[in-house]
Parts: sequence; C-alpha cells; structure tokens
Amino acid sequence: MNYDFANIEAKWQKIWEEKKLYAAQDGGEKEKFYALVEFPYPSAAGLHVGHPRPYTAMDIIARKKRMAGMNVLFPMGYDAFGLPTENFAIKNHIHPRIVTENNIKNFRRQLKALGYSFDWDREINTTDPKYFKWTQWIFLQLYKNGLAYKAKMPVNWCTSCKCVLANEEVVEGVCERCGAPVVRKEKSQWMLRITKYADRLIDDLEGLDFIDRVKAQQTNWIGRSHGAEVKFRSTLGDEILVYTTRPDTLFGATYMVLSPEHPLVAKWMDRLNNVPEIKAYQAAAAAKSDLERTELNKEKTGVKLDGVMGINPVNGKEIPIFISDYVLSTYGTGAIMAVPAHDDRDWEFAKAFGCEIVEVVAGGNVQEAAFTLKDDTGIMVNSGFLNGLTVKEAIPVIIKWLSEQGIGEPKTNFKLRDWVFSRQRYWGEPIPIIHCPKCGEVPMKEADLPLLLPDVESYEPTDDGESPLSAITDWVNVKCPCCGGDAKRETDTMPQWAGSSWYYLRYMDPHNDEALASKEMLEYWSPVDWYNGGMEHTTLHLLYSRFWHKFLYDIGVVPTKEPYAKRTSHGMILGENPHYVGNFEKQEDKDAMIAKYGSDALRPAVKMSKSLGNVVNPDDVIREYGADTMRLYVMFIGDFEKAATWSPKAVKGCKRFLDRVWAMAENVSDMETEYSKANTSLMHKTIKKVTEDIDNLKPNTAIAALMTLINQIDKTCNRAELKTVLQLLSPFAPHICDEIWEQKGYEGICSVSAWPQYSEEKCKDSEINIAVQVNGKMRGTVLMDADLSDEQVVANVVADEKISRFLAKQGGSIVKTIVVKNKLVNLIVK
RNA sequence: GCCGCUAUGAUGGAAUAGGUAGACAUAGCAGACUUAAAAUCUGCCUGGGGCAACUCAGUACCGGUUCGAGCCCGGUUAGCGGCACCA
Repeated sequence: MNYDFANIEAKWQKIWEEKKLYAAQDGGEKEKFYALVEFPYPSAAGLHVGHPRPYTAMDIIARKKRMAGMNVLFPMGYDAFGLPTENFAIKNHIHPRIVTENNIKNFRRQLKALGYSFDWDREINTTDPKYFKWTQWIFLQLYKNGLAYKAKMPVNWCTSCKCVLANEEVVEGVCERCGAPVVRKEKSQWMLRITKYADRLIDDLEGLDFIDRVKAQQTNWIGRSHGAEVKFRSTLGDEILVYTTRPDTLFGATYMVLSPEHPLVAKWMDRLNNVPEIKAYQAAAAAKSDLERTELNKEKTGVKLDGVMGINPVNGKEIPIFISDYVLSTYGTGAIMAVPAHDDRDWEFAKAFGCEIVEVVAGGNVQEAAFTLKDDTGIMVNSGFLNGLTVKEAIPVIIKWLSEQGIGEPKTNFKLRDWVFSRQRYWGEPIPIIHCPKCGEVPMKEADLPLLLPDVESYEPTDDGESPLSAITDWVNVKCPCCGGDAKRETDTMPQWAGSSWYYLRYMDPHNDEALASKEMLEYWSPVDWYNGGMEHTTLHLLYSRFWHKFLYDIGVVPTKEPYAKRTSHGMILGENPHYVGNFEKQEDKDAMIAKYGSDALRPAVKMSKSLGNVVNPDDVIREYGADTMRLYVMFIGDFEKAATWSPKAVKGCKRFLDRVWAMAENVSDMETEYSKANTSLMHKTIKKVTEDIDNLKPNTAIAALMTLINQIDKTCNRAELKTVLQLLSPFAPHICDEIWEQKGYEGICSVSAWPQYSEEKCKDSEINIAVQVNGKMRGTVLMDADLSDEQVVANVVADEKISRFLAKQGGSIVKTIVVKNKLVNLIVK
C-alpha cells in the first residue's frame, strides 16, 4: 500500500542528473525564464528547514514553467565567505577552505536529496578564485570610477567579531550576527559610494514588480527628505549651515544646536567661557555606544556655548547655540536651527533648557506641546512676509526668498550612508589595492587578478583592529605596479555581501574566463524574472546588489537598469516554543515561566534554535517521510508570505495524500484517452486552479485543490485523468509522479511533459446550486440548469418548495429581485 | 514616534472583482476492519435552542455604505515586522 519513497527518490534523482533533464539552454526558440532563490551560506549545521520553503516554491514555479514550454534557468550556488566559517576554522584548527568545502558537500547532498530541478552545471561558489576574480574586478571598476574610496571616519566596531560593520549590519546598537555591542571607532576604511545612487534606488522601484513591503522598506531605509540648507551666522562671524525640512518655520527658530563633534566648536573653543563643561560633554558623547545613544533617548542633554550666539537670518535675532547629542554629526550638516514650537525634539529640549518657544503656525497650543502638522490646515503667524499663508504655500515662498538673498537653497538629504566595505578578517575577498609610499593607492592590474588569499597558520582577528593578513609579510610586501618600488598590499578583505552582490549574473555564464559573463548571455538571460528571498535581506543584499547592478549598467557591462524584475518573499518557519505558557496547567508554573522567559513565554511559536531544542533537520524528515512529502508539507504549511509553525503531526497528512495517490494509480487499468463525463468539469477546474495558484505563489491552495480532486475521483479515476493528476502534482512531488508515470507506461518523463491545458468552457457545470437570500439573509439553495435567464431563475426559486414555504410564512410580497448569474438570488420582500 | 502588515473554529489555514463563511489539512469524537494495536476506510466536528424539519447568533471591538460586508469606508483595541533624536 505505502510506496517505497526512498528507492524511488534516489532512482529519479540519479536519472535527472544523468540526463541533465533540467539544464538551461543558452538560447533557442523557447521563451526564457530566469527563476532565482537566494543561495545559502553553507554553515556547518547544514540545511535548516527554513531553506526548503523558498527553494521548493521556486522549484515548483521553475518546473511548471518548464512544463509550460519555457527555457528555464534555475541555478544554485554557495555564498561561502564569511565569519562563521572563519570562527569555526579558528576554533577547530581547520583551514576555512577545508571547512567551506566540507560544508558545501553537505549542502549539495541535502539540496539534491530534496529533488530540486537546479541546473547543477552552473553551480557557483563565491570563494572560488575563478569566481572572486570578478568580484575583485568589479571592485576595481568601482575604484576607477570614484565609487570606492578610503576614508577615516567613525565606524561601527563589533567588539566580539573584532571587525567593522556596515550600518545595515547594526541592529538596535548590536551586531546583527553575534549580538555583541557595537561601538564607534575612528578608523580608515574602504567605502562604496552607494549614496550617489540613492535617488535612482528609490525612483526605479516604481517600475518593478516587488512586493510592497520590500519597496516600502527600501524607500524608508534610503530615507529621502526634501528641505533647504540655510546659512546662519554666529556673532563670531562664522557661517553655520543648517539643514531643515521646515524652512517655513524659520521665524520660529529660537536657538541652534550643533552636534558635539561639529568642527565649529573646536574652532570657537578658545573664545568660549565654559570650556571644561563643553569638553566633558563631548567626551561623554564620544564614549557612548550606539546602544546607549538610542537607549537614553528620553532625556535631552546638552551644553550651551557661552560666548557665541547665532543670528537668525530672517529677523536678525541673536539666539543661543547649544551642543547636544540629539543632533547627529553624520546627517545633514550636523547642525540645526531649533524650532521648539513645531518639532517634538526641539520642544523637549527647549523645556529642559528654558529656551523661548515662538509659535509660527497657528492651530496648536505650543506651550503644551509641539504643533507638528505639515498639512495645509496650519496658517503662518509671527512670520513677517509669510503671515497668512498655509504651510504648503509658505515653503516655496521662503525657499525663493532664501535663494534670492543668497542665504539658502533647496536641498535633498538621505538617511542612507556610504557602505563601509572593508572587514578586518581573513576569510573574504582580498581588496586588490596596493599602497605605495610614492604613488599612493595603486589598483592592481586587471590581468593580475585574482588576488589569492595567502595560506596561513593563524587567522585570528587582532585586538588592534588590523586584519590578520597584515601579519603575513611575504604576502603584504609587493612591488608597486606603477613605479616598481617597495609597497604593501591592502590587508582588509571585502564583506560577505560582496560576492552575493552580482552572483545572479555569473549563473548566466558561469565558466567564462574572459568576463564576468559574456555580453550575449547577459543580453539573453537578463533580467532575473522572479527572485524570491528573505525580508531580512531587503536593506542589505537586495539593496547592495541593485546598487552594483546600476553601476555595472552605467559602465556598459549589463544591459538592464535593474537586476530583478520581480521580488517576492517567504515567511519564516518557526518551531514550537517549549517555554510557551499555554503548555502549563498550574498558574504558578505559568508565572514562573513568564518571570524566566519574559514575553517570549507568551508566544506559542518562536524562531528555531539549538538552545530551545526545537530545530527540525530536513534529513530526518526526508528519511522518515521522503522528499516529496517534505516538499508538499512546506508548501501546504500555510500562506507562503506569512510565518508558519512546523507541526510534526501535520507532515503526516501530506504523506497520507501521496499514499492515496499511489494507491489510486494502482487501480487504474483502463486505456481511456479522455476524461470521463462525470469528472470533466472537475478536471478542468482543477487544472485552472493549480495553474493560477502556482503563478500567484499560492502553493497551499493548489495542493488543497489537488487533495479535493483526489478525494472525489479516487474511485473512478481513468487513465486520462491519472495522467493529468500526475502532471499537476509533478512540480510539487516530482519523484512519485515520474515513477507512477513510468510504471503506467505514459510516454517520456512526467516532469518534462507538457503542462495540461484547460478550457473555460469545460470548467462550467451543467447544473448549479443557486444560493437564495431573502432580504439579504441566506435561506437555502436551489439546484437548476446553468445559464438560465434571470426570470427563469427567479421563477425556479419561487417555485422551490422550501423557499415558497418560507415566503408564505414571511408574508408580504416580492418588491425586488437581485440575480447574480449562476450564483445567487436575493429576494427583497416587504 | 514614523512606515508597512495582521486579526476567521481546538489548530494551520480557505473564501478571484462585495454574493452559500470555515475549502483542504491537523487534532478530537463515534463507527467498520482487526485477537489487539498501528495503518486504512466511513461519519461527525463554530456556538446556542430543538426529537426533527428548523431556528437564532457568529470572521478582534464600535459605527457607516450596500439588496447583500470576513472583504469597502471612519474610528478603536491587540499583535507582528522594519526604522528610530535623520532636523
């Protein structure tokens, strides 16, 4: 009865591989379709159950498109540089290259065991010199175009990884990867000028088929705001440039605030009267970690600069100047005009420091709270020539006035910062730059790429913030490619995000030695038609790769402005929470759990983790139920976009379903070539449903439709129907379908057979249950022929015994009827 | 605080464009088969009332639009995710 999934799956995986059944063709008549999933980081732990969810979903889409006659590119690879491998290597004294090789072997085995239709001939590995040669090449192009530069600046330093982090890698003041506190450190770092692309990274989202939350998050992260830069003066004669999004409130600026690091503070220092106080504040601000700065954001602190005043350019008023860490040195000009009446933060600060609050937009009570409305309900007051205008009208007027006076101009600012691109670690792409005492920074010659990592004994990170590579003198010391004199290599390496920023291009032409990919292949395969990946990469990998792609477009390497035409995202797979208080009967046990685990104890499902012991290993599931069941279950688990909880019990339901399909097939022995009359409309409806659901990324309801179909036809299924069932099920559970297909003697191989067609005409039923409402309430159904005229439908309904009885009881007469064709009748009775 | 999202049985979730709420599955209950268990098969499975035909209520809460609202509009509550002193 039960089918032998282990042998069947091994058999078909071997056949697919030997026949290269799913290899993409580099050209041809068929329409191309490039389906992409995020390649994994090959960790020592192996594949997590989270991986198969997106992989299976895209495999289903790839398989269905292939069956529908498209030339599908569905590749896989490994994003293998990175810290966990390096840390594992250090701990176990194994070279990271060996660790990586072993991990990849394990990942490949697991991916193959799931029966994915990847084109394995295109597999890539970011740590392969043949691959990272081109990562380095792209870096050189960025460098030559002024988009890679070295700068000394405060950077995020992870105290545990002993390495700098990009802004995108710092989450709530701690390291995204290890959770250790991040501190600010002044260091010279390689930077990539992603800010140059800020506008295009927002504007070009418009034409893309990305899910809205991805667009919203990227737009938010880039953080574009429109306003003006305005020149204030100080009583000491210096110009103080501020940025504001509310130039309309200029008359309400009653003090100014500089960031503690602002250069004017140092310049003024010897003319100020409270230097010790100022210096103490600066020192305290500098010592704060990001975490402290955000945690302590309730109370406003600051110091007034005693001995200097600002001058408001619109009214000539002298106003005090403070330093405070609520003004950031890294945003805008690092200095603000404070309008306490109309900005919450300024208001709080003004209350704390007793500054004047002047209302310039009517509508609130500015002594009670800041009035921050920006819409056109507010009317300007106390604002000279702006009085009487709405906020909306005032903004262009004041901006025009400022530019005419030469004291201000419109300005757009972004929250996005340039990308900190160097890491002080061993296991990454070496940066192909040489530092020469005579010539300065010299890029390596492209012909000399790849620049390999030296083989070393120790790759421990250093406490002083130098890369481990700096200790390898044979490697570090080189001749300058420019003057031939003694020079040194750059010893920092690239971040993990480098290799993944362009990997989708390499799949198009993975073995090319002359270029990252040939023009023809880039032209043929670009763009990626459908890219699915995690939301956690929205402001990291996804943004970075869009940036690199746009740059490559600008220098003529790639043919499209955007890398990915469509982006979707899957929900996480969670594990059952062993600490969930719902599991405890006694109140005191619950209370103890809540005291111990906090709000986590209130969640029935949480992220899987080793410490909770709720991790599910795909190998175990495959061993017990088979890959087809695993695939089916991760698709059936729930709405693809939402988080779902792994339920060991529910897996069984999917196995049962496959057993039923197997059993049903065993009983089919006729030689029918057409659907039976009784099953025709159901067959066509199911083809339609499965086809559309796959295209709309609704695998859960596609599977439900197949289950419904089997529930209905398993006693009567004929040979023609079985064929269609196998084809519809094949993308989800390819092994069992190919096996039954072969055993039943259908032609060819099921998983590359032609996708079944449906006709709208045949989806229709000849008889339909019409829903009947009286005054909008359901009162029953009446079975009748389809496509009757409205009059006939109403006549049938009124003639129905049950309905007529109800109407008689109800009294009154029918004053109106609403008929929805083949669906419903609503009788309005009064 | 800002941005985005969600709320449906015991549980995961269905419900194309406003038209039969709870498809499909899990768990549970009852029965068949079995020495027994597992597996399998059949039936029940939102709540209240009724022997029953039937009937009343029901998609977080309050209100609205509509012949008709889980779906649209206004408000509220709770939760999730992202950003967060960004001027």
